[in-house]
Amino acid sequence: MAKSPGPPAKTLLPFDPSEVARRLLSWYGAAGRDLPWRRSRDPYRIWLSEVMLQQTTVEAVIPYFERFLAVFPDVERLAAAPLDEVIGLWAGLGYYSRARNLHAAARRVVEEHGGCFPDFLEGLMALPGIGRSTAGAILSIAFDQPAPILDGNVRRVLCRLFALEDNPRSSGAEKLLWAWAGKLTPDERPHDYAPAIMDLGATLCTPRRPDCPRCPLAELCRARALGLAERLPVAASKKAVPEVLRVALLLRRGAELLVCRRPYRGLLGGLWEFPDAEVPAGASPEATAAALAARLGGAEVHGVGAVRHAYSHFRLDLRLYRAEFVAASSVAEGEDCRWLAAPALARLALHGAHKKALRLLDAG
DNA sequence: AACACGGGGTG
DNA sequence: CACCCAGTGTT
Repeated sequence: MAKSPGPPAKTLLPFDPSEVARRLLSWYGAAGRDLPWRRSRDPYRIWLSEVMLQQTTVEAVIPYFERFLAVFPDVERLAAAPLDEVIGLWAGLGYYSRARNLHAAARRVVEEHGGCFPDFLEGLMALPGIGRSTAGAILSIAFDQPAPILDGNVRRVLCRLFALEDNPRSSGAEKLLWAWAGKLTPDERPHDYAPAIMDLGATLCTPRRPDCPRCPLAELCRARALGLAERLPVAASKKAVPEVLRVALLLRRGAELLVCRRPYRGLLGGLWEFPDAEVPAGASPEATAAALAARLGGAEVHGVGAVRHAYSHFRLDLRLYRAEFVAASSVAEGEDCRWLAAPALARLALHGAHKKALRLLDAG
């Protein structure tokens, strides 16, 4: 069977794509946001901001971006830093594999590319932590190439503009969205077009209550014409998240508490925490805490409260116990386990749940 | 409590 | 290719 020429019918645009770019660029000139990473076209800054913005809001990113740049003003400085310092500056942003990948990518840019970021798609995507969308953002914003992006904001804008009623994460929808994104990306001023369409999604074409009357694309928008703007994109089916019960031990030796570093791979990789353990089915938190304390040379276990913390795929119910260090134990006092007093604890890259635990302890 | 948010890894 | 994994802030 002969393959029919031309694109699949669904990718045919109901309007002139240059009209979308024209309207967006005009709107962006008047309404675009002034953000720290938009004051330069330095690929390092664009890359850093895009990686931080994966899974994170602009408001949360700004202070991290500024602090990070102050410590690591260029890719060479980042590559030369120990991983722990990078994770420390990342603590609180979440998705810590991003920090590990950032560090690994910086080292490869320095070692394999002489400190210059690749200016082509395959070169960028070969770096850890850079997928097609982040590569597109770097190519367009830093290198002014007409490369499409498809982040969450753009995905939502396109779902509405084309009234896509399928689940946008399905593989078919994903292909369509990338095709549309490519057709809409102009050859002129791609470095302005990319932030323009991202800003539209962030400020007007918002997940809830989109501000269609002020949208520069309103007259072109299929969802608006069909009265679907508020209902698109369709929500992905949600799964029930399990609840996990754990205990954390605030083991005191004088004014100091014992903290341990998590393995670099996996959940909360490289972050610090108080010793903790899952409460086995059928066991009590108290007994679990007492057993944990005994292993670590602690005694006199007392409950001091609880914190709850929501992760992407489970909820944590964390019971806190304090205990006194009474006996020498096999606790390693090496790189991954330390006794620290309050000032050092406050500076430590503790993960969110145990930061809450520390605050609760300070309050009580 | 529900939702939003890219990339990596596995089978 | 389809599916799973992963943290925090906002609403």
